[in-house]
Amino acid sequence: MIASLRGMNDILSEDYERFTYFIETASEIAKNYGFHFIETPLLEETALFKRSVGESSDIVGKEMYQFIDKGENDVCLRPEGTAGVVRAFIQKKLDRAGGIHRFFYHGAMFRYERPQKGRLRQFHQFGVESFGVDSVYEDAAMIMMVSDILSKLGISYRLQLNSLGCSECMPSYKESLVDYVRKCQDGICIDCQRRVETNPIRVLDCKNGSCQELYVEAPKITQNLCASCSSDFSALQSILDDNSIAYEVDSNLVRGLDYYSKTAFEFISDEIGSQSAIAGGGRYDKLVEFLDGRPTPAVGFAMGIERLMELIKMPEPKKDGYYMGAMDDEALQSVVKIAHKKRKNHTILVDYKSKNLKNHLKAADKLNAKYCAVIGSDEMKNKTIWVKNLEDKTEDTMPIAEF
RNA sequence: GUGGGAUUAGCUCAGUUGGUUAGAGCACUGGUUUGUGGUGCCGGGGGUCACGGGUUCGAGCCCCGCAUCCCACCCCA
Repeated sequence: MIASLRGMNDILSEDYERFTYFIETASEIAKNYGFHFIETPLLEETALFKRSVGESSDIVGKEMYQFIDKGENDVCLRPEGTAGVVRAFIQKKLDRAGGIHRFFYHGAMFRYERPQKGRLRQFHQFGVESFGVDSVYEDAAMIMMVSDILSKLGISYRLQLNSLGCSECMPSYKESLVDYVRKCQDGICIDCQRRVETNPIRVLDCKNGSCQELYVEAPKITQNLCASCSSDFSALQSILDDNSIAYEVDSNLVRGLDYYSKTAFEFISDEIGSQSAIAGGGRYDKLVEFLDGRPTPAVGFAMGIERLMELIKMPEPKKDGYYMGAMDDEALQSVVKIAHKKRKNHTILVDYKSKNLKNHLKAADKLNAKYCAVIGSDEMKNKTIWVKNLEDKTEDTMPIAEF
């Protein structure tokens, strides 16, 4: 038997119900916030991710499905969604058009990682990207949108918030952090020693307890923000307070993608094991410019659909559609004919085996149909059909023409 | 990529120190004295015990390899 590749799942039946329920719910909320759907390719030039996500990140450094295609192009399956949307935004010259552009997307992403629960090699994200709004209210709108989606799905969460500063305050903060870390160089783990060289901010995120002890005294970004970043960050907090969204400021929160600046946030669930980040996002004002577009402020987030799936509280399934059957073999043909006509507007399930009424009702029940419509010898004789509403238990025999 | 655990019916799982034809519940399917369901009763099908080797008179059980899933690290959604 040929099985699916490691970390790549089929989505069907019950899972598919949850999957589409999530996408429908999230899409509806995104539309209410003024976002429009965008679909971008699964395959992109590798350089796009190297430049946007950053070569020092693990995603680009070791997790991409990258290969040379038949035209000698260096390509890869997208490991995340933002880069492609930004690329499309620039390619369609929306940066030159000016104004505000808001997009949402959902689709498969690919990362070559060791699978775990909630961590797949092909996984699905739902995300939104907003271009052209520099107001911190838009940052708050992102967070409120995630919160709305999660609440609608009955999912509880913790929200962690940080500001990563901008090109004015981040570089000097980075320097003072590097100075600090270098002083305790001997005590830190190998990973942190590498991080100091490649991407020093990430040391803050180190899971190693002994490293964290050393970093307790390290300078904090939240205390080294420039005037504008600082006032934005406190404005954001007051907007969230005003909208009753609970959060905790975590000055060690670092996003794993290089393009973020200013607002960074992560939604955490405590109910799904170690892969606990269910949504993450933030502002990336420099990315459009960095990918050769006109300077455009931008902010967005992404949610991991598989991680959310098992947390979703689904609404009770409702009885729906018609079950149809014959009690005599002779009646089957007319049942099929009626069903064919009726299917133009309704879901119809036909049982091709004639059986007694009790068994038809049993079968209709099993299929969760709302109506059970049956033709037997009496009905054949009178050109009628017997229909029972399985919810309110009312029944009626009506002329076939009126069915 | 590193370390650990698991893998038996469609699903969730039992399976004694290695010893006859490998079990249960649920699901599926048929019947239930002949036209009223979901929740009664009786029956039935379904397993190369993940896969490949080895040890043994004999392996679901022991050993080696391998795949996948799960857990931790790592990373992130």
